[in-house]
Amino acid sequence: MAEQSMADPPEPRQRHTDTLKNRRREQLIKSTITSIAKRGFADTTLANVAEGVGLSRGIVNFHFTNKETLLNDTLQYLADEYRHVWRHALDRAGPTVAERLYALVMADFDPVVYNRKKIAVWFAFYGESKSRPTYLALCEQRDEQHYIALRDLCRQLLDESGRMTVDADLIATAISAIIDGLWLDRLLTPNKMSTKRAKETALGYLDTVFSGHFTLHTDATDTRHV
Amino acid sequence: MAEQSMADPPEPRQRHTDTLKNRRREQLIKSTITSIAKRGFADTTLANVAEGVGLSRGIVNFHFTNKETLLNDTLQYLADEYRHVWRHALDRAGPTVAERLYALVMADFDPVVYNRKKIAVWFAFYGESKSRPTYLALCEQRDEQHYIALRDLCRQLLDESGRMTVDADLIATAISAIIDGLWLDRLLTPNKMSTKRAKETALGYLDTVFSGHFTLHTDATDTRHV
Amino acid sequence: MAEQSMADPPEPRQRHTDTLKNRRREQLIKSTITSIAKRGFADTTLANVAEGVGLSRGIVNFHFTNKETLLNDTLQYLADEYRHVWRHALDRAGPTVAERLYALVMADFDPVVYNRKKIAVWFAFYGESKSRPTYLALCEQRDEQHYIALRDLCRQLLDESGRMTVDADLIATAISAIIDGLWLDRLLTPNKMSTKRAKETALGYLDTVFSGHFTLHTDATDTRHV
Amino acid sequence: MAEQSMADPPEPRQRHTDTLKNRRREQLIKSTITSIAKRGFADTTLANVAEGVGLSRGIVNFHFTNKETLLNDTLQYLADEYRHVWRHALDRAGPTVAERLYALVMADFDPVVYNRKKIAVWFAFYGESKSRPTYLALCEQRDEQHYIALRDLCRQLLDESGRMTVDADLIATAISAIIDGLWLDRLLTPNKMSTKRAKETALGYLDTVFSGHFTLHTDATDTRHV
DNA sequence: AATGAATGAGAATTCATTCAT
DNA sequence: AATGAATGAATTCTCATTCAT
Repeated sequence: MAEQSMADPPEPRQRHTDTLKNRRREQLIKSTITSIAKRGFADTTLANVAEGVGLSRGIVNFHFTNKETLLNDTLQYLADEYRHVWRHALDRAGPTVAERLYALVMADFDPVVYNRKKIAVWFAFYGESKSRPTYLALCEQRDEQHYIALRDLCRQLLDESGRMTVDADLIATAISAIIDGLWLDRLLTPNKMSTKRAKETALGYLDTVFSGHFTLHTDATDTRHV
Repeated sequence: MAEQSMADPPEPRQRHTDTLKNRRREQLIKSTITSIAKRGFADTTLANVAEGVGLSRGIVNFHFTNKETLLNDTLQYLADEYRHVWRHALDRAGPTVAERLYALVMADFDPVVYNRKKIAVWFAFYGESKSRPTYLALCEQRDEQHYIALRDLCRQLLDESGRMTVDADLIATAISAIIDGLWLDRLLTPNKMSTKRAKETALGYLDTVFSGHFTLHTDATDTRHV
Repeated sequence: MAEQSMADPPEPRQRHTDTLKNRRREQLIKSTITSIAKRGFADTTLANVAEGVGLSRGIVNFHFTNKETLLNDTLQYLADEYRHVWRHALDRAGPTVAERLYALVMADFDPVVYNRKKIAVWFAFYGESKSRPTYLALCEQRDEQHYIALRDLCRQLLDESGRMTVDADLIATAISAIIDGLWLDRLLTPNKMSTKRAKETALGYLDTVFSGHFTLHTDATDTRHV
Repeated sequence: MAEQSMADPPEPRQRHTDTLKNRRREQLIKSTITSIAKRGFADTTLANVAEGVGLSRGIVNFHFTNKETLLNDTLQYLADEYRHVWRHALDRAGPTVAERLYALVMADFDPVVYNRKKIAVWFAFYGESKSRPTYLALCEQRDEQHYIALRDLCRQLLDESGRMTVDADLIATAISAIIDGLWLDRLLTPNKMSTKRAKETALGYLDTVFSGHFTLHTDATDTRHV
């Protein structure tokens, strides 16, 4: 009774060669994500994970030596996936700074990452991160890279409009915080927070700061209730 | 060798009579908070909690029947404490709507609640909330009440300035999200986010929306590195 | 179906206070000895040990934290017991050096220590000692103390008879080696080596070296076939 | 990264034809010996053994069906090697009985067998022998054959010197025991027992019993610290 | 012959919970 | 109220063994 994921990530980074062994590893990681989302971090056992891919109990220790290793690799996988999504969004974005900023912020509401299952897992790792240095480092790093991209775009946009004196860091921090907060809303009150509403909230802020530039494009798909 | 908390909360609501039994319960809850912050949710055992108050192993089952009950009561305790802080802030706030809004937002950065230990525990519960309905309900409810207070003040402020058409919910949601996001920053990157900076970020948003009303009062104590 | 020991050792050293907890510890150590003798070192499980005292599976971890600790403590227990036997024998020995030497050597054939069960356990530890420094240290130390007592008596006896030039160390080493070898015989070929024969062999050597002093006293009890 | 032995034994008996398959078997047996010496009996796994010859995990089951079979064959290999050494020594010995006895006893200190690694493995098997009849039989038999050779030579030497009434069995038993005891010393206190000293101790006994016949020949190589 | 992925039984260990004192 | 010994279910981990390639 293999429980399996939803939106499969677009192969986060072209990792390793595509051996059978690596396929299994990925299967197990996905099963781990599914289990954490469903049962929580504390109640996720290796037996659950193995059952999720329809294999025997010992399988995880065979591919990951440790439970801890599996968990680390799972977080790494999520971080890779997340990075891939926003970088890809930037790659496809229009040429102007405003377009790029728009794309970057909207990427955080891409259904691949912005869905209750994935968000639940992220917050599960956040919840353990204070007591686990490895998690903390991975989470920190995920944020850091995204933040830099965000701040640089804000700075450019401010420069363009001649507002060099405004603190780009403050704005980027605020945007980042809003997004994180909206993710948390999706986790805690999924019924009250549609994807559309979340995007509007984030864009509402952008539009307030960079007046007139940002309103929601209407092609947005709403994946509420996931 | 009782490990014990920092800023003890101002007796969240005067509930129960102050029996010996209730003192013990509170000791145990505080020890639970300390343990979750230190060891994480998954590694917090009843033995840890008991050791934290210097009592014997079986003590928790005596006062809380269940581990689950202890955990629920701990979350309830945190929620009470949080509610107490912002309500108390409103009670002491000046008469104007702007003052009240300022006080409400600043309450979220009161050292009683805005410190890395407490935040870690909140996020530990968030992390488990998807799979545990009781936690979800408690977390939802905490947010709900705070959100309503926040939105009503926003609405009043908009009304005062004749901007009735603006969506108060959108603004309240954004403020709420920013605050949550700033809490997460405090958890993940405590060294990069001072209390002062966090307040500035939140107020920065308010000031953008309600222009000119909000700047940081200079009595702010900075408790960075907690 | 508690499997239990034979000749209970005469309380090796007046250890700790005689709490209930210490009684359990000793029970478990004895059960460990029994199990190693019966099943061998490699096949001795904590479940076996627990079953040996009629308690539940988790009991060993409760009293010894570790399997390794249990094993170390078991070896220590055996070493204490062994030391106690030969020291006690010396205490009761007659006043002459020859009498003392006789007593010391005969102590190694005291049924408390010289029986196939105990010997099997000693050799089980010897067998693991190369790869386990703790065992090695404990075994070495056991030998060392006994050896010194033995050599000093040999030296005194040589001095008494004016043979100062003879190498007492060589003789003591030989006696020690003979005894160890006889223990091994008891393990490997119990049917061919009665206690009486073993004693005769050891005394035969003593008598050859210190001519005329040593023949077997006839009160020896033979515990062959144990 | 094949861990491999030291003094390779002089092909114990010319058994089996020298097929590739038999080479593999011997490689695996040697790897087993190395592993037991290094990690102990209990911690020697088939994976270790396979790794020792640089082959894959499943290899042992291919050549030995069983772990038990591998272990039995390993003990048999050691026994063959041991027998080969002392028989070869007898073959090369001088014509007199004393010379032959000297050669037989000295064979037990031949570096091929008298080194800490091999001794550790012997004692590992001794340690398990009480609970494993196959090991017991093999160990017993090894001793038996050697013992008979030893006793016969003792008897002849006694006959030669007209001491027919002396118990040759007692003397042979004592010599055997001394040798075993000296092996144990080498295992437990390798730094205190040089090969030379061990030989002196054994010969010291022979010389005491068969006065004047036995002193150490000076060509002895000392392999202390092995 | 050899590989190495997969199995699954069994081991140690952890820990919430019970209960006699 | 509190203790702490004991329980036993659950979990991680190990490893001999199997088997398709």
